[in-house]
Amino acid sequence: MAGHELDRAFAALADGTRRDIVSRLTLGDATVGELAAPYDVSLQAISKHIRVLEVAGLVSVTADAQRRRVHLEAAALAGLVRWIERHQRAAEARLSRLEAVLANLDSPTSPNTTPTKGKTS
Amino acid sequence: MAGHELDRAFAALADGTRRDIVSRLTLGDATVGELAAPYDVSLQAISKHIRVLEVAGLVSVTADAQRRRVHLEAAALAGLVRWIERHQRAAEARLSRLEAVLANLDSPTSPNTTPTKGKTS
DNA sequence: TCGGTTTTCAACCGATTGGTTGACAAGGGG
DNA sequence: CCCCTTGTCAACCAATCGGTTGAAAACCGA
Repeated sequence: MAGHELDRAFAALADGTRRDIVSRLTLGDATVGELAAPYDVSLQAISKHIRVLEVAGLVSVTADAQRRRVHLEAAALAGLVRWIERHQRAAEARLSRLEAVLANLDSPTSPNTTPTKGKTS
Repeated sequence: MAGHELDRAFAALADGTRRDIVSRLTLGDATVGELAAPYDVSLQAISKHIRVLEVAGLVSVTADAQRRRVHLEAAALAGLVRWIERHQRAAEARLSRLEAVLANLDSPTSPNTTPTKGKTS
């Protein structure tokens, strides 16, 4: 997933109404009017939200007569999870390595565990 | 994770520079100056980015003399993953149920699989 | 064909965002 | 003790965002 795609996807989910719409779509496809019904904002506002989700690749919209059916693209959500989990795991892995080093400091059976370029502080 | 927290966290990651900073922090804590070094924008701009990440709960900042050490909060990333995965799985589960129904239509051993409120179209 | 339904397009508005520059606060090293 | 490094605060700017209203497009049904 390229940079500007991540930009759009994260930005799309940085709004409660749009996250609500995503939640609703996990129950099944819906038209713009159906998605707009629960909210007291104008239909045009919801239409704009759906466009944002579509440009972000999180939903797809297919024409069905004068209606538009909105469909959640679960694969795009998977892409976001991949990005986040990669960094989360990297951070946690580094933390556990640090804990291992600290444990070694208590009982240093072989003190030169980090032999090269060890910044002591 | 509450709504406005998700707002801030997703919005924080909707920017390539801030995602870069998160990537850098998976390698270990860093000062504001160290984080700013790779970019040709002003130090103030990076300082603002870090503040955004901090308000979103994605990093923590501790004072170390006149320097500030920035630390990645992996647990907050986990919170985002939880939200996304919940919806992704819901969508995929619904899809597999739909596929099961369609498979039943091919070989209808018991045709009344969806007995009540069956909208035929 | 005419009317009604559904949805988008266009223009506008106030608030927020990411960036800048200039000033200044906070501390450590010579 | 002075100054130099580190970083934030404040004000400003252009662009984007979420919302509005008004108009128009697309299409089905009677």
